[in-house]
Amino acid sequence: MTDVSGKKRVNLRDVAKAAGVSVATVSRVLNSPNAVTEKTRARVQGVIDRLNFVPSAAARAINSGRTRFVGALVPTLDNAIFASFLAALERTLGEHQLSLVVATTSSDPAVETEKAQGLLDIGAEGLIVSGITHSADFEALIERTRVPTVATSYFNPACDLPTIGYDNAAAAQTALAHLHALGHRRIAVVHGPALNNDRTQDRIAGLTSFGQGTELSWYEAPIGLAGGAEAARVIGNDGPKPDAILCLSDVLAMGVLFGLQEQGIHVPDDVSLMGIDDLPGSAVSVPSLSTVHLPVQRMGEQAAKALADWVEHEKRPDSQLLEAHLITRASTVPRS
Amino acid sequence: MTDVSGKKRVNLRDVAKAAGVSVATVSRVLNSPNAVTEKTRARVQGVIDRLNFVPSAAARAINSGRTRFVGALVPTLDNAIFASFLAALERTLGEHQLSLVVATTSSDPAVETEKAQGLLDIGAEGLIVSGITHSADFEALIERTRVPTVATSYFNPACDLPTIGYDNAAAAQTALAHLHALGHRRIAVVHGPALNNDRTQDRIAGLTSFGQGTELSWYEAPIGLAGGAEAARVIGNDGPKPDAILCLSDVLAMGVLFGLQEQGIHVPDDVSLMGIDDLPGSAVSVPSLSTVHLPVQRMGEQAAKALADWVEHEKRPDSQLLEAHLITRASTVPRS
DNA sequence: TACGTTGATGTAACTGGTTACACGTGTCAA
DNA sequence: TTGACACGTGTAACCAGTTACATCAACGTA
Repeated sequence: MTDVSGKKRVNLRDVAKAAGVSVATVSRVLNSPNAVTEKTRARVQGVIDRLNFVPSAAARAINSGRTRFVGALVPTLDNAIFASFLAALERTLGEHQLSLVVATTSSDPAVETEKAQGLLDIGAEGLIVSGITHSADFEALIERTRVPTVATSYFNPACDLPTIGYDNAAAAQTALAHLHALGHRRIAVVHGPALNNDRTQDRIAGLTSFGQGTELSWYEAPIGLAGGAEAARVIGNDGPKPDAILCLSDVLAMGVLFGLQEQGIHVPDDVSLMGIDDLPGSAVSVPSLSTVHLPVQRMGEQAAKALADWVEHEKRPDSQLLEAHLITRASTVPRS
Repeated sequence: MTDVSGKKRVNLRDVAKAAGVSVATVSRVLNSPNAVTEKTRARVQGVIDRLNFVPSAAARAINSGRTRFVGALVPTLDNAIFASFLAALERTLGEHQLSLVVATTSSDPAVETEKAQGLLDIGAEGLIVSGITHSADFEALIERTRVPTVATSYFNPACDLPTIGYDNAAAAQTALAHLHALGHRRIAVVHGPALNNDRTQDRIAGLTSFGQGTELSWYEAPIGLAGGAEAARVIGNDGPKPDAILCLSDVLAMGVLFGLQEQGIHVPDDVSLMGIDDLPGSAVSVPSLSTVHLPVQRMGEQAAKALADWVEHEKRPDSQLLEAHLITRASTVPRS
């Protein structure tokens, strides 16, 4: 309205002048309206509306020392497992008047460090990361800036950072135990890149220590349907067929399912198949996918709550273990 | 400020004092190092490193009037189609020293308006949105704040906002023409919620105007594998089988594929199936999915470039049409 | 009437940077 | 030797808010 071709946006002084009050009064109208007469409040508010005054977040931040946003570093957006996590995270942070800025790391510690630096540069008050393994530079960054940081998708109360997540080793063991209980012994394990990924490493370690006379063979593939399909091809050409295929992520499992179909191998008749994650789509595939449910939504809520508390009240949260549980569906059957 | 033990965050004055120079010199070391003697530069830089000084982004923003970040409003993160778009967007914005803040709208105009308001409140210098249909409040917001805003996934040069995207109607027609050319006439169309979604509406309109003697039946389902599977169930129970099923999104198509498998209906022998999007996974399904490739990566790059230009040089970009093209795979065959 | 108290408002000093301008020194040509 | 000029550096005024403190009017009470 007033700023016709006006370059500069209206500020608090403009409003004060237009309303015939002091800057302090305008500021009060915005921040503690009941410290002001209803009459002046209404008048000032009128001017604010008329001039489309929007207080500058930067100026506020400089005074309060607060930016009211935190950053989340996730490996990729290209996996539905993060969608509900981030959604819950954002929603819950919002309840604490905190915004969320998402950055992707491609599971590369160097990129993660760089993105973290960038987030802190622009004023992030806290960080959410995946897992506890990070670059030395990253750890140094957290150490010296003392920025509240919560590690997720992982649980280890002895860790430097508070961890909020599940026990990856146990989750993998739950899956393996299920297959074992069905009588499967020769099991092919398909997992994503283990390098720089302690979640995957833990799942692998969990399986390795399971014992129980299972015979495991290992296949690494890039996360994604294509990676799973390729793994299935390799397994198919790799000598005697396993009793079951255990994928350490549902996306891989679905890719494997396609890869097996391609070869005319039937799930679960020829081979049992299961995943870990419990994606929304995993109940829909044919056959529907047995998996281990990871409580990512709850993890998002709890991580947000913990980080908000930490940021607001300087209360370092405790680590939290969230329970993963077995979901039995059609892709796993007893060994015939 | 993150530190409880009394040490407050070091600022420019602290550095200046410790280095025995003025604040101006420290600022110069940071912003125009060659305006300072190499000797003092080195000394000041040493102090900066020693004290872990990080300049406050807020203070910078207050001076420059720039925050160096833009916001993107996407319907959901729960669809892989946005992953590569956002990745390209972020990467390209980064080349222009701009950060990206992602917010999800759940395809709800009210939520979109609220999130947009929130992004502007925290200082977003520009916005990326999907499509051109938004709430009146949203349009008023853009109008009065004059924030550079680019609409994507859509193309219409006559629009208020610059649009960078593809022709949704044409993309849908490309798909339908393919099915028609294969001899299919009775075609079931599965689409996501059309309410508040002009991309979907355009695709539907494109099909409606196609003519060519095809007989279309319509099925709306929530985007996702479950939605597609449910649609397939409805189609299966809905009288005579269609020659082909056209899904206006690949996720739906994959869901439909599962839903058909569930019923023992074979693709493509019993019915041809195709999607639109060309997700990375669509080449992997069995059968692999014929689809229309949408250039979302390029769209991300171009939208980022356009928005960066607009933000930096106040140069309102022109709308840009990106070509979508047919991808023929195994899920579509000539009518037998 | 005088005084104390309360409540609304204004003044000005902050926040942490950037930068216009002033100042002092050193170099070089006249 | 002196004037012109470049260059490095410091001082202080900005940016747009918040807020401690001062001010002042109105009201109640002695």
